[in-house]
Amino acid sequence: MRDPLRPPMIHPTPRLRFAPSPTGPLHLGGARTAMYNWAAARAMGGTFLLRIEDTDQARSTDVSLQSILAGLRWLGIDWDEGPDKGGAYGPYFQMQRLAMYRATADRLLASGHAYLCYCTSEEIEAGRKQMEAQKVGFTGYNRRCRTLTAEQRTAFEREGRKPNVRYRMPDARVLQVHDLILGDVEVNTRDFDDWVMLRPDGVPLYNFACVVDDIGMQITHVVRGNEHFQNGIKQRLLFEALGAECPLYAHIPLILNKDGKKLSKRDADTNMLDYRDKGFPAEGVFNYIALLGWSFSGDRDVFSRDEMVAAFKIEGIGKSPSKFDDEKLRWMCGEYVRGWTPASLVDRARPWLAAPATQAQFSPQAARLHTLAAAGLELPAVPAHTFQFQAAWLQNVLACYQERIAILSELPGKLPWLFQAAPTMDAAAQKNLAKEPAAKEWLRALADVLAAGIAPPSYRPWLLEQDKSDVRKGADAAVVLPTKKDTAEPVCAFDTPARIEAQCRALVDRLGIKFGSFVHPVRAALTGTDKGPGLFDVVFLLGKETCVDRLRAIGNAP
RNA sequence: GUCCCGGUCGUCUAGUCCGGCCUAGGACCUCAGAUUUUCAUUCUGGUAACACGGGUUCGAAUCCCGUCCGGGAUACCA
Repeated sequence: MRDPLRPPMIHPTPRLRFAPSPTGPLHLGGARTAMYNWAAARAMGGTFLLRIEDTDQARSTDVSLQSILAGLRWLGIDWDEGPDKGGAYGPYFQMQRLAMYRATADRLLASGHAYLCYCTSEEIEAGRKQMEAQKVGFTGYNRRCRTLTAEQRTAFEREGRKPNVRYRMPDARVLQVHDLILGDVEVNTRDFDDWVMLRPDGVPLYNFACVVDDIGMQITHVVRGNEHFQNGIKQRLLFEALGAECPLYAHIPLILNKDGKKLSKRDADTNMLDYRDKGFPAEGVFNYIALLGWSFSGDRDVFSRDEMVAAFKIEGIGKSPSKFDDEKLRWMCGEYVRGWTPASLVDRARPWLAAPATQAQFSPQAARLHTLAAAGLELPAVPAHTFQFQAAWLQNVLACYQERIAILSELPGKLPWLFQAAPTMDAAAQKNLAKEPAAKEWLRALADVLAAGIAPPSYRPWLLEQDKSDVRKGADAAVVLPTKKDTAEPVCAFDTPARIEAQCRALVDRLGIKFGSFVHPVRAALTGTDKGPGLFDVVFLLGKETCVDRLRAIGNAP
């Protein structure tokens, strides 16, 4: 027996694979498995390939396959060989490799490692029931066909029975196996079944196809979910029977939900594309998933793909299952959103902002968004001309929300006050307006101050609904403002937030009131809520006419 | 039932292999404070864990045994 820690001589450079079965979309666990294989391959300068295990013909679909590939691409996990890329070790679909399985099964049959089994599923089930009744512990196939004579076989054949090919499990053999994550584990072959390798129709079962392909594709390291540990034992035996060196195995712990149960559809989005379509930053999701069972360092959680690759070691993956925590995922996403330039925020937010009619031109995700809208998500309503003619203004708007969102779909619900003729007043706003008896007087006073000042001209999308003659009306006057508070404001023909603040402070002094009590009703009148960007940013964004109108409308109301 | 694996703050984890630097570190959450025109951001500080019981040892989160709890496997799914 060779040293279990010595790198296999299967191939001069490491070759790792992600082998999904296209029976559903890419989910969290699969994404992580793919990621770890990918990272390990990249870290070792090896090859990462995709193999499609489509032998479950009843459940495999092309839709699922496409969804899996799209999910991987979205996460930035790329492969060197695979279904759409080809490669020297193809084909990469198991259903296209049937001849290899048949040939290998024949070899195993000839060498006595496998035998033909003519049992029907009813007979197998009856045998299992019987074993259970005997309470022997181990239950499984009763191995009736292990010792069939030639006469018995021909008799079955004459009955029209078609045989499965079964692996002949060695009797009570103790195996010491080494797992890169679990370490040394001892198992006994008597606890394993004589499992089916090949169906009568020539379609292989998982453990068999997996080994034939891992040999054929010269896989050196297998990183996969812990539910495959026992399969690994069966597979090692098969490698041995075929005289092939087996790869290094790493069985990673499962991801559980908050209750410690296996993650299911109800717990979180199991489809990676849902994260994409809801506006989770891919980098954030990638980063978070990487942390489920692996740590970059003792004191850092935020890292790039490249940094992960530079630091990744299979042996560094933890042994215990982790629970999925969507609060930390959200925080992680916020970290990335805040790190973007405002220009790139506009770019990324576009599909979530565009009015339904114009979404299609921005993103193929549009159709998906309508589904989300139907599911109750607030619909975005930024008209197309905003993107076209008010780019700088829009960028300023988004910059104001950059540190207030973590997921792009949170954006549209925060912006209506900028696009409606009059903001809808929420309860908090109404309260703030009613609190100070003199508030309406202040609003009128501020309206007069702004009317006399040179705040930027207002961009009023609601007016353009009626009059489309000049969509540039309400010019895109606003220069792009710096986002850092301590940076000097650029030269601007209009009043900047800083100058608006100075005017407000002067007014507050003149009125002889407290600044704080002044701000709240003003914010309410302007935005209809008690949350959002700084008040002077609000004025700057809304522009002179809109502010004056809104302040007077409420200031003069009875 | 049987076999295998796991068990450090509520959560993700560092430390475990090569026992002492661990009066157990970081992050999320939470709480308090600071900044501030709200919210958010940012900053400071706090609460909070070695599953339990036995060993071995001068000394154990780290090694050994047992218990308990959790998970996986036990398919003509993967």
